[in-house]
Amino acid sequence: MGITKTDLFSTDQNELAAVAKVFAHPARIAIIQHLLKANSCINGDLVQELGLAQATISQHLRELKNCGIIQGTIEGVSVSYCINPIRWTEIQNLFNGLFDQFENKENQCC
Amino acid sequence: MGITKTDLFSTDQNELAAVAKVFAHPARIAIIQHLLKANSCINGDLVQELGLAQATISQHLRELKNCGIIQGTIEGVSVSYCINPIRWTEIQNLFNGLFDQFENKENQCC
DNA sequence: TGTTTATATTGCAATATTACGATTAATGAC
DNA sequence: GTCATTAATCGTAATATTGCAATATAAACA
Repeated sequence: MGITKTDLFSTDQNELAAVAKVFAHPARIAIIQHLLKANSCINGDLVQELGLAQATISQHLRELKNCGIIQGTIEGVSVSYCINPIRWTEIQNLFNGLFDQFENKENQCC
Repeated sequence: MGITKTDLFSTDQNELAAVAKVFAHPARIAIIQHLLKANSCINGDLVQELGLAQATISQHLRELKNCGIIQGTIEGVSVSYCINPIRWTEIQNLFNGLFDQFENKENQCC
């Protein structure tokens, strides 16, 4: 079908999956990594850097923005994007909340 | 097009994106969380627990297994799945490697 | 051997994602 | 005002994902 049965799952499960989906494309990882290095950048920088079309970069930026990972401010004729620190920490905690649930209970399973 | 231009990106970027994709579905999050609680389970347990068809659960389990997050051992007529501790830590480090790159350089951007 | 039980695989329909050309909108320079 | 620059949006084609019924496979046991 191609449609996810979100109603079967908890809000937390859907939220974590939605955030993971944003990370689930190398272009978006590359954009994030570029922002981590450069602090901020504009669409045109990323077109140069990644080698994807302007429309495609714009689309990826929108998804990152929708999720709240990045924010953009209009600066003259261009838009300056950067990482949203509050949301970044929030997402980090979301993943760590999952990762930390695992304790190595040796040989309890396969 | 629907096809990701993986050749434009580094191995690390593609690897992280691929792992994130596995987390990018609530059913797979739910399976992981169930395994964190129960230590191990079989396909049939998850069909009961999640309310998805057996074939669908099997498909999600395969993706989790392909990524290495879980492993399955044949136990009589059924297959017992559990989390792969080594891969788990590896993936945790993969994400933390990204998250830790961010330091709050206040007011340097938007 | 045949039957039961549990899971994997196949095939398919519905929907989502990715990518980009073309167009639109909005700002700054003149 | 016009023109250039930058980014967002629209439309569309190609591919991927999700979900399940049907079928295949494989182990345990009578």
